[in-house]
Amino acid sequence: MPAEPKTSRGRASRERIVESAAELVAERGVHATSLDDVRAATGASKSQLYHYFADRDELVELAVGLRCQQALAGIAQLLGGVTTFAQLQKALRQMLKGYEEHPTGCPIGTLASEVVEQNEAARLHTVAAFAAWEGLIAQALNRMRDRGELRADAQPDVLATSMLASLEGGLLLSQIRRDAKSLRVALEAALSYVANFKTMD
Amino acid sequence: MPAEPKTSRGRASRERIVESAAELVAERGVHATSLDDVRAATGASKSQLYHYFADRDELVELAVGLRCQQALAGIAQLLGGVTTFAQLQKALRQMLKGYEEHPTGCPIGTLASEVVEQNEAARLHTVAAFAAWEGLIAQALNRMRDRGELRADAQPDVLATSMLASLEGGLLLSQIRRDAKSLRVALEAALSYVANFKTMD
DNA sequence: GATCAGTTGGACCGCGCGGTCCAGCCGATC
DNA sequence: GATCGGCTGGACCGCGCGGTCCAACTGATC
Repeated sequence: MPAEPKTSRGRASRERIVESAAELVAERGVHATSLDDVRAATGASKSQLYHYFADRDELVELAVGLRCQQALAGIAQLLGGVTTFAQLQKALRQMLKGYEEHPTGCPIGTLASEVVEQNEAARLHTVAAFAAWEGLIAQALNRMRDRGELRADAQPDVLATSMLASLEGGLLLSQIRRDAKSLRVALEAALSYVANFKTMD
Repeated sequence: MPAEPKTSRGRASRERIVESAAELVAERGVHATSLDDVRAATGASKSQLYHYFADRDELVELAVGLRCQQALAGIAQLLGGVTTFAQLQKALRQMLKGYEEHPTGCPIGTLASEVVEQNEAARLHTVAAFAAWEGLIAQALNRMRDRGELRADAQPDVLATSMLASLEGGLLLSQIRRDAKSLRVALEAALSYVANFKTMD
């Protein structure tokens, strides 16, 4: 029913629409973005929207997917090079700094809670994004363990889940309270919890 | 502009409407609850709604406020009697169990993220609810410290913030993933973090 | 330059929603 | 039982939204 573009012109149009939608959805939220908003932002016509997408839900799904991918790219850049505790600390500090500069909530978490009961396909994108995020944290912890900085009995997967939870909770509280303090405290606690598993030499 | 009811009949009507709205908002979300839904659930007429409330936002605000109050009552019951680490552990386990039985997200956090950018008055209710929740945790930790179970250098306020963040993050992840595991891990980590501050005797 | 799939513009539709209005009802007061 | 303020029923309005439809355009292919 949708329509895979057959020409490069078509592909460009479709892509432009999804990118614009992702941007709108990120800054105003899924619920507050109408098809007319997308139309206005892209200069596309109504028929284009329904030529390339089955319905609003499909466009939302793709926009959420793209946004998750973009957010994940940023996170990967922060965590990709982390091999030591000091680097982990630095990465978290940068996240905090990033939040203080653009105090919107978590780009993934915000979308996730908007679509969780409304759009199953979009929800799955956010689930995948969280899994990838958690994986990046776990990999960093694994590198720290391989390096001998973390005890052998530390469980990177479990630690990664708890770190992600602290982060998300901190972001949520800070967003609602409009005060970065909660996030700062949550991050410090998460870091300090990981520090429990450091080898002592 | 709104209208404070002048008779007991009026007060009953108004209260009935707010209670119904709170229930609907809790189970379907703010966005998914229309005035017609409230009308259908209460048997009230359109004019009653606008007789007692200035507009939809005001009704949402009151519904969110009531819902926060109800949720907080449950939380207070769980945390009110906590004076030892073992009791804290038990309280958190009960929260987990409660979630597993009704795996909707956090009643306060879910509403909060729905209204944060849309309804300032409602947002303030959720902020107050979170503050109260955090206070209840801090009080429990204080009792533990007074009892000598927690070190004197433990900071109940700060610990309470980090615990709340873990909890919220765990609830969010579990809700999105539809799997209580994230919440379980987050709660265990939070508890274990507090355990760091236990006195050793 | 005729053709044809793919693409685009934009008028149009129906509906659900928030919000308005007013006529009528209830019940306390004298 | 007349009066009168508060309360209630429900018709009505306008608008924004998701979604449909078809005519017109574009450009590659022969």
